[in-house]
Amino acid sequence: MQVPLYQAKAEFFRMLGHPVRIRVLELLQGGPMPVRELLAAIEIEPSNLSQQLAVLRRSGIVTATRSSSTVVYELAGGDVAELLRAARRILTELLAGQEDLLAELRQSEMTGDIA
Amino acid sequence: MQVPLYQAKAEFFRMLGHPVRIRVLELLQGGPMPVRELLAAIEIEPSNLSQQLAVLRRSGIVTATRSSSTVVYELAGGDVAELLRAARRILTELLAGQEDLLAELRQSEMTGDIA
DNA sequence: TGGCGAATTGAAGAACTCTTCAATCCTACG
DNA sequence: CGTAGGATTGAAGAGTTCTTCAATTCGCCA
Repeated sequence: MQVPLYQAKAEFFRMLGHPVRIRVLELLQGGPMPVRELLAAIEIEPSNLSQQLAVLRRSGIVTATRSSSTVVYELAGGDVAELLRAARRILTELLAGQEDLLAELRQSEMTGDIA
Repeated sequence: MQVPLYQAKAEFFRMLGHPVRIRVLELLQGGPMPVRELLAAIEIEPSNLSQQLAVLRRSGIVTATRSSSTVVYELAGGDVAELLRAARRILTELLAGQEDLLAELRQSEMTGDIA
């Protein structure tokens, strides 16, 4: 097949790059969940949720199964929790760094510093 | 501050969602590296690399320092390796899944199956 | 000071992704 | 059969992100 590897990695991260999709993945870590419940937990229009679920499905990170009139989603496997934990660790540092910068900025505003 | 959390997480992943940026992060795991070397390792126009480096800088995941005429980039901290490892584990499964599908598809083409 | 190499910036158009709408599909039930 | 609820799809416009170009900055050295 030989799809450029960095391309595939980038696509994977882009697939995660949407608040609703992240939220869905976090919710599914508690086990399979019907669309109806996702819809109740995440406040969003049904068609918008469907679009985001379609993105997740296409990537293969979740699977959907229909049980009579409801559709149930679940994680396709893979340790998504570990990934999100690693991301959270870094993000925490980055946000802390930004607060530091912000504090510095406020400081220099008060003292009238140009730098 | 209270920036919506899922928004911040999504932005973080979007920041990772570009082949050149992933490649830079992987290269920087071996230690600080001047732009010139990044440029040699990743084949891309200088201004394009600069744009991608600017995205990484803005997010705070890397820092740049100028030593005379060269600029050296390095990871700002944070366990980026762990994150990329977790991503690779999942991605491996997903790509395996896709190959299975592809194999099925090829199979049905040969047998003339419509489904 | 002038010019050179290294890197960055700004801006413009192409390419992609998001949100929303109306239309559709599917299953169950009256 | 017809209709209703649950979910998905397709398409259009708004909004973002990418790539590329020319222009700029910065430090150096002749």
